[in-house]
Amino acid sequence: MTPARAPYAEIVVDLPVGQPLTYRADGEREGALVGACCVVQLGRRDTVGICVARSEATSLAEQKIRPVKRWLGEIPPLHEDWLAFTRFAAEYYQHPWGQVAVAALPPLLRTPPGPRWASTLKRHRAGAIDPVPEPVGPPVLNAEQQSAADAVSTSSGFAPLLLHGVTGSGKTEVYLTAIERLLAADPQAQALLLVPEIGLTPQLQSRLRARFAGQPMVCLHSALPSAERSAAWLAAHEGRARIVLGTRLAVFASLPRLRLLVVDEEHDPSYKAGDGVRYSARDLAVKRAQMLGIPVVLGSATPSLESWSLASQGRYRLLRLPRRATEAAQPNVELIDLRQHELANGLTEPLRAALEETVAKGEQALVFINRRGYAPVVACDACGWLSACPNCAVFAAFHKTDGALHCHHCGWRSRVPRACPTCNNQNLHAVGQGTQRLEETLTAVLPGARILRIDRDTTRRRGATDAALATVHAGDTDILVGTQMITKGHDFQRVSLVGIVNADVQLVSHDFRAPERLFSTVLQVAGRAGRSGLPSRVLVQTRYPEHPLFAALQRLDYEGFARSQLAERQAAGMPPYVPQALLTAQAKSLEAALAFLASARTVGRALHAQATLYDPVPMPLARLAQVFRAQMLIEAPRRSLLQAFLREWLARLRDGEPLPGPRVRWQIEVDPQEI
DNA sequence: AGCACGCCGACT
DNA sequence: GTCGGCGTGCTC
Repeated sequence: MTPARAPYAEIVVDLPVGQPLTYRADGEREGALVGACCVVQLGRRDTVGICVARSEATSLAEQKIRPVKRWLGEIPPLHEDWLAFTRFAAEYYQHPWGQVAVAALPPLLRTPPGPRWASTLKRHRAGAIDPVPEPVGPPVLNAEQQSAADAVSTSSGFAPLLLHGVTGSGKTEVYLTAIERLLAADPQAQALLLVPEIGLTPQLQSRLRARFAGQPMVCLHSALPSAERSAAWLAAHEGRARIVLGTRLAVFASLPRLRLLVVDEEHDPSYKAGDGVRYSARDLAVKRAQMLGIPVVLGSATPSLESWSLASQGRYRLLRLPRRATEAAQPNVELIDLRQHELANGLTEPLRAALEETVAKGEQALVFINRRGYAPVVACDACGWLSACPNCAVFAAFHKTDGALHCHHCGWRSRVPRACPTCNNQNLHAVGQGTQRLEETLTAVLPGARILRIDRDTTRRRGATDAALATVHAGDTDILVGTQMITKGHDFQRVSLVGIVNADVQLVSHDFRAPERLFSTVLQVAGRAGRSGLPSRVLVQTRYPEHPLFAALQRLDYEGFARSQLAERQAAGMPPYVPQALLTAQAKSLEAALAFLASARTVGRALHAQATLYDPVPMPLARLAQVFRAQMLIEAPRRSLLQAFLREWLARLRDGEPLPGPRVRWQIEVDPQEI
């Protein structure tokens, strides 16, 4: 228990400072508790903080200490489990506790309350949980689904379970059954179900609502209107919501009676936060389950190699769903050798013919290309000029829809020049393929086919994605052309052909995770086909058909692929065998960024820890929006050693003498996913 | 992160 | 002569 008389409160706030700040909390007013939210003055402004401890004494000068301005008694105190979890996350990812804990509150609750705050809060509380539609009974599970669900229900204490189920094997039904049993057995228990993307929540949401009629459920993701988000957060925090469905940020939801965690599509890169605190919601979900001593289910058709290796070591229990739940057959993966077949605007004759045949049969096809726009670059054939973004070290893509060059990194746009800016030659060429060009090509070679393009450009408007998908489901589209967006989750009943136009981009990438992502993408997109029992084909255009990745793909052999990739990673000393961190620096010149990293390396090496600091290098996107970036990779033999090293090293970087010259901004990323 | 203070160019 | 550029530094 906290000492009743302790006069000070240690408060974390959303600031990049290491320790909690000390405020006076005497008077022992109600609410001055560990875990309580409060308003404190910080400099000139007011901010919301969380009390993480009470203290008897302080080394600060008494006159520097301000009193807590107001305790937010309207919000019940956060549980100590939650405080411990956010603290762990902050330490692991080397960020201040307050930036993790306060940032985990919904935006409305981290804003100091105005005059109408309390009444707004009351109104939100009332409307948090939707009424339920007509209930739908549980379906009959097959034997594998049944035993997977049993494994979850009968587990005790911390139990990490990796559910490896081929696409269409009914993983979701396993989660739902496990949740259903939990809620029935424990009338107060809460379950958290994480999904990679907001776009996947509506479908799952209606499925959950129908299945768990009468069970209060809320959704939690960044696209929610602010009022709904705080209402949902409070419903979870106050234990009223039994089921929380959310994206990665929901891993930080306060759930005082959390008894089961599920991470759907656990391999999905969206679980890794790309800005701010760079956490992995999947890894944190496992840690949270461990801290609470509860089961966590990680589900995927193509598990991350991190999870797969843990399962292989027996540290996760492996549950398999090897069959599709319906009688649908697995798709047949075929390779088209680009050395033998000529490309016409990105398309080979065998793929064109297969598309024609599919359309003729009245079935649907899905064509995947991971590039937006018409062409990735425009070139001058006279002098070799290429369309570059003026701000970033990348090419600007040509978009035919508006006749402009677009930078996909910083958003820069400009009309395509009529003539080459360097030599005035009038012959400029769009080089390579994007979704728009592929759509155009298909329209030309398959007259009469109804072709629909789905990418970030066509779905920018609210509701556009749903409208587009609806035309596919209604059978009003023959061929769907799109990016990554079309590979996730959607259940297309009449798709019997999948074309993968440009697999080699990911095959020859220098990122060591590229093969893993390619394998997963192809298998996921292949899983879109043949759902209703139509025999289905997946055609992959590649210049490297003899690559072992494709052999594994043709056998639909995830396990074989994972084994060989893990062997390679182990031999090369790469994750998951060797943990990594990445120090990135931004400056106005590349030299300054590199110089900072070099000096940071000197500081690090002087610590004589078991850590390897590699050479500083310019980042793949060396210049982004006029800022130069460089990075340095750090490795250690074990996580604990990496953690200890980072703690010591970063403290020195923060407190040490800065280099002369303009200041360099830097940040650390633990377990980076892209290098 | 805000929000201050603090020293150098184009304006009434 | 000031208004304001954002570079640097602090917040209990």
